[in-house]
Amino acid sequence: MDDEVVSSKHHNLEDIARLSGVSRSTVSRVINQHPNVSEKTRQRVLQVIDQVDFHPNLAARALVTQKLNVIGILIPHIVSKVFSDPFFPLLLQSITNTANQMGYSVTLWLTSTEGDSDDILGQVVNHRLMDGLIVASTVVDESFIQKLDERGKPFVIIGSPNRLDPHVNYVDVENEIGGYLLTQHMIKQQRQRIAHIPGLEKLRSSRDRQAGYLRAIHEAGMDAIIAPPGNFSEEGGYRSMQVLLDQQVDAVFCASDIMAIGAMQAIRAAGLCMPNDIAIGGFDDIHQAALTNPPLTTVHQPILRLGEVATEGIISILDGRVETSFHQILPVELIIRQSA
Amino acid sequence: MDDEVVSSKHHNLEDIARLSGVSRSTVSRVINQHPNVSEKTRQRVLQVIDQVDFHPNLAARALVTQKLNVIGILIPHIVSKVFSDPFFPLLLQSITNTANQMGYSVTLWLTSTEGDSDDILGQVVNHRLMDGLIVASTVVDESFIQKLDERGKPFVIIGSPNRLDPHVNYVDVENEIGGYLLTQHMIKQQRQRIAHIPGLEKLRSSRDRQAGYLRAIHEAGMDAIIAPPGNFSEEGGYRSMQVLLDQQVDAVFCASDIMAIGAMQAIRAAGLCMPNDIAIGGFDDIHQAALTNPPLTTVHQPILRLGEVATEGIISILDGRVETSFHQILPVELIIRQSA
DNA sequence: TCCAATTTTGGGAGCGCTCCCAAAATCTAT
DNA sequence: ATAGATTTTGGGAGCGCTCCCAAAATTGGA
Repeated sequence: MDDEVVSSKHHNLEDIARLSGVSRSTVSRVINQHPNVSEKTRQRVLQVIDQVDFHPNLAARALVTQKLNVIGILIPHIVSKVFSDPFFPLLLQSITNTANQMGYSVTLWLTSTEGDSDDILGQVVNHRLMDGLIVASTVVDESFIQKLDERGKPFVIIGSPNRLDPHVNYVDVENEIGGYLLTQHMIKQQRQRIAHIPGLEKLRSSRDRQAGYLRAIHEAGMDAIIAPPGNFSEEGGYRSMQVLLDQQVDAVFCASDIMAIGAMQAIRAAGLCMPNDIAIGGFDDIHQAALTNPPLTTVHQPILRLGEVATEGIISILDGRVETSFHQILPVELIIRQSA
Repeated sequence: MDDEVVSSKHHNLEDIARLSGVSRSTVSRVINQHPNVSEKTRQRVLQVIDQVDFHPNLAARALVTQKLNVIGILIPHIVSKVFSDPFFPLLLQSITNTANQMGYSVTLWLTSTEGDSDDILGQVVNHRLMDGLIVASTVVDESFIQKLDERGKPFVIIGSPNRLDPHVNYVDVENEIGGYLLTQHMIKQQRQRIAHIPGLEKLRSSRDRQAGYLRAIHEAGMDAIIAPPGNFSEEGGYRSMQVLLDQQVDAVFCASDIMAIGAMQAIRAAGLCMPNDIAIGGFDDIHQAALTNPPLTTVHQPILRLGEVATEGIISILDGRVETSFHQILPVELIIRQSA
């Protein structure tokens, strides 16, 4: 061991021990804030730690404790335009910020094409440098969830799983209720031909929003008019709206704000007026929703809170503070602006 | 060690060795594809590995090799609306995909408020569970870069650093040239009062785009008209454009597409026509640029390629295949549509 | 068949940490 | 001053891997 002690080269506990005149066990006790260290010793060790800017080797610690304080976020492939809709960026930001605040770091896993999906999922399941996982969508194979379970790797799903399973932790919002509330609002406005633009059939949240729409429509004895899915994109919303224009609808509930924004452009391009000719509503309440012309009526979902709850949930499991599985459904809120 | 050998519980090299009738050194040689293993032995070991679905403990490996195959991405705080402009989402996607394809995982670091910026930067510098770092913006203190250097932690900056420094690796695009080309295009269209909406004074890329604008303007003997920065947001572009409307400009070069889209909305709200009354141009060539009404003339920057080059660069350094620092400037391309 | 050269394989040691057990030091009461 | 109780501290061992050196096995030529 060379004599250059105050340098940016990495040190270990033995180095700190030697410099502060104690053993590495005592240094470890100071770092981990164990009791039974005299104040005098503690201060001396902390001074040396600060002086050489020591940071423990987390790989070595992980080898002993089997814990890394790392969580993964998996955003599955089919939401391939994951960032054209602000939902995922906001979620990612919320999860990362919450995890960092709780002393955890975050590994990001995206799948970009359907072809390499299995590769990435395999990598994620078997990756040994993270303690647990947040799966940011329900669009994953059952087999993937099963493999996580078999591996004993804790996970939380954002979105409700398709089947009840006692091992699955999840956080969701009231998608069905949101769809119901927005559609009912349009019914109360005495709209006669109310349509729905769904997002993605594979996604549970999309199906639930559509179920809410259908419940309100059937209660009113009206006909359901469902467009092809808009794939949660602006262009998709635009195209699906074009299909609806031929059907003389006077209101449309879109499964996301971004599709609503696209739909609005199609309405405008057809020379029609909102909300006079066609009322339009969305879901999410992204920042842009208030800035559209007219400002968008929408269902507010607490995306940042979703991320916080999912992160706090997985970390509670990893820190051993939660033993049973947890499920949490966050409330939505109808935001009435001018588009409907 | 219990006798339950085919289970999802984690195994180690000794387990695999016992099951395949060799030593843990031989198992390690097979896993790492070392030469000097007989084919018969290799097949036998691989069969057991597959049968119990064994994956090595990467923390233990890291302890020996001092290598984790993890890179970090840092998106600094000031781009706090990091995902309202599609630049960062696309970059993130590109980096994550490239890294995964090269057998690396990606840790995400965002700073969300100016207050905790120092905390997060401290965490990032000292975090021992990643080999290197991609810094996705030049908006970081010199002291942070210096600390990375002192730590010997390899990094690549996306964007040109403010000062030349032999230790700094970076990737950028031709921002100045892009600003110049777009402004020159407007000059050639015989626009008389050409303005600029910058993004963020702190950002080198923003200043460079403005420098390009100024070079073209000065070459044409025209007056520069510079709006308050639009902070790379749609609303910011809207507001900055409102300021410019009073100054009877007939063309505006915005430092990003998203600000151009906001500016277009302000122009439309003022009852003016594009490109007749005001020509508008942006930078980035995001997907939406082609879909605006009229379609946006812009400077195309290869965002996905930026991410690829940065990722390949940092991994080359980490794999020891590159010893000198590298700098790469990617070309931009003027995309002439209908807005200018 | 024997021997030297080459190939294949095994196991000690250590990476840097935490935990546990025991030694050493300190404190308090008699 | 002494002894028992309590607090503080030290060091062995092991987590799971890789590397290196040496032992064992194999091969080929004389």
